[in-house]
Amino acid sequence: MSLTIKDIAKMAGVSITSVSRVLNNKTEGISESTRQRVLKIIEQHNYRPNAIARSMITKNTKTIGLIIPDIRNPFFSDLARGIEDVASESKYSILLCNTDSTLGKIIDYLWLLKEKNVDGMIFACSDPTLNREVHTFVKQNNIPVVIVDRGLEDQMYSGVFIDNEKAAYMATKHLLELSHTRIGCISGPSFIKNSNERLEGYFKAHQEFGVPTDKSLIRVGEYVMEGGYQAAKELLEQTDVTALFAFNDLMAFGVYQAAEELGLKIPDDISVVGFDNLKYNLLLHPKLTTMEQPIYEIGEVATKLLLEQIEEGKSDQIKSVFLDTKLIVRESTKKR
Amino acid sequence: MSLTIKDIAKMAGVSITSVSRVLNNKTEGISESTRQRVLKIIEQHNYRPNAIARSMITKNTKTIGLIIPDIRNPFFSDLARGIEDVASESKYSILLCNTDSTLGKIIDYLWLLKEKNVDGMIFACSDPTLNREVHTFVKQNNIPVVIVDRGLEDQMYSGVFIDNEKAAYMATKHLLELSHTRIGCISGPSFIKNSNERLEGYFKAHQEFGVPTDKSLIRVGEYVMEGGYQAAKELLEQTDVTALFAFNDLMAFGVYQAAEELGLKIPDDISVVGFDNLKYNLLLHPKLTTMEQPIYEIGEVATKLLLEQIEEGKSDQIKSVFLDTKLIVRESTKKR
DNA sequence: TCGAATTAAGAAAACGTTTTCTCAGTAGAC
DNA sequence: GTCTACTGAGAAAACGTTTTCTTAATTCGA
Repeated sequence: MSLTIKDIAKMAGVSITSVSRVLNNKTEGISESTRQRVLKIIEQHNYRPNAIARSMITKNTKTIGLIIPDIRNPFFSDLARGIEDVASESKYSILLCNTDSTLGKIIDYLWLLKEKNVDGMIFACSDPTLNREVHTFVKQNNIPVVIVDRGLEDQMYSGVFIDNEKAAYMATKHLLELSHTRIGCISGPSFIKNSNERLEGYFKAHQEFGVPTDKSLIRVGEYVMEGGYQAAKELLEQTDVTALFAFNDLMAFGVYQAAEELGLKIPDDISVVGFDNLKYNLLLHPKLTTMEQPIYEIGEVATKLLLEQIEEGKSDQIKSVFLDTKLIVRESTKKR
Repeated sequence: MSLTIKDIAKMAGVSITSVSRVLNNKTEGISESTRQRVLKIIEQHNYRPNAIARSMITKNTKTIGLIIPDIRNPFFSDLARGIEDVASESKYSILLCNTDSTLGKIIDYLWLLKEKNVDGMIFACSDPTLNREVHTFVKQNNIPVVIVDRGLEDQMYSGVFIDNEKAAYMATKHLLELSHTRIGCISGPSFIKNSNERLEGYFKAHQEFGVPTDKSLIRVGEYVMEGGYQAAKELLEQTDVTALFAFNDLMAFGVYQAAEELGLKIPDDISVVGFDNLKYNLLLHPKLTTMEQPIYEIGEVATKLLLEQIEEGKSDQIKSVFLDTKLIVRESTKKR
């Protein structure tokens, strides 16, 4: 089996205490000469301490749990990479948890992460019935948590967000300025907070422009391609929309498919605005006008927040960071 | 702090041994009545054993390391999901390691995973200088490993693959059958084994059709969009290719961009074939003809293989599984 | 009814670290 | 020269489990 601290101690002719001291760069209780001797043996044998045993006593695992709906969603893989990059810089590793936004899976993972003693969690799932349950769990076990993208009870946790209302307002405004007055809206599920916030922005822009809104132009999709496709198909067939605002790019992709199927030309017959600015919408034709959000950076900032919380024990201080969004006007929108 | 087995023992009025026995469903040394009593206390207090302490003695962590270049690459996020799904079914969790195919990062992660005592690893990175180093590391620490997508010294490990040569042969044949004789080839880096295998298939098809190959039509890209874009631009500007075979879809995406930039129409001016059949190539126009490989399933099978190896100690038996590929003919290829 | 076999249960060791406590030796102060 | 303070080092406890070993109590066979 692997070498242990005991083996190293024996080889160096010192106690395991001394080896531990050099391992942890302690200066007290050890002379420079024995430190060097031990260091040499460690080096020679490529010894690395067993993280499990270490965790046993230090109570930290240098691991953080990442709870997301689905890593295949490019939004979350981008986010995950941002997270992993800053985590690994501080020698933390990340445990991947795909929940499909499912109550059962989320709870299961919460327990798992607790059993495995993760030092903290980044949470990007939400479910109405869940909020309470997750909340009590987290508070009860007081695990550091940072919320991302979709908040649960916001003021209770640190989190990294964008101003969803403002972003949606800007996107809608863009369409209104292009003289569209019948703007279909493809929202995400209503239990996801950002959906409602974006909806607010959508309304606000209409109000400001004195354009009446029409409930029948608002549909809810699943935040994936198929969701956008379904909603778009309905809207395009059953209503007189001249523009469509999808609350994420994935759904906007679905809009493109629906439009094509119905023989509608973008942007001539129908203008389309997305949300996220995923890398892969470069593939679209015509290029998608969309509201960019700094996904990777959200992951970075969230992780920094979490590590701060973990390492400085700041789990009581709640910090919300808001990052900027930016409307990227491309070819999918046009004056009516 | 959290409850420990000691607390439960005290509350139930039994020894920790007994609690441990019910925790692990041991039948010996415990009567049904005390089992029930203990079970009730456990239930009541929602006690879960500390996985770290458990690992300490059982020597397993129910964790597997996933080493990939970049989770943002849809190929790998799809793979990761397949892996996570079957892993979590068996109560294993996965530790995410993005290496960017970088020597330093791979080695660092290897050590990390060893320190953390993962039960096994799924490995999808390769690097020529690395093979030896990774190999000796893995063998030295005898950690169960399953290779995926890109082999290192193949016969040494279990792995899940496709028949790259055959797949590339089929793809090339498709183009040859459409009377293309000047077929550009955008390969992946030559240190990645599948690139060379696919190249073989490319050659073989030409040979079979009696069409001479031309080294100048073969370029190497990075297996990402930009790689495909660069290579395609060169090929389209400097040579007389009438068709392009990109060794993955991401590069094929780049080909589309290059073609557009040069004002070339697909498939009229240039036929394009990709590889992978990523979900997002539904966004492309015209739709991409590509060689499908069952990415998610590769992840599933790889994990099953790994778990088998872990749980049945079959790390000596080497098993290679080959999954099928399928040419999906869509709109990006056309008779010359 | 007695010894053997079986069962239920607990005590203690073990896992590989870090941390606390103790101690011997030496330097410094007077 | 003695006492105090400090330094380098090790012994042992601790972390929360599982596992091995031991023991007490019960059942069983004759």
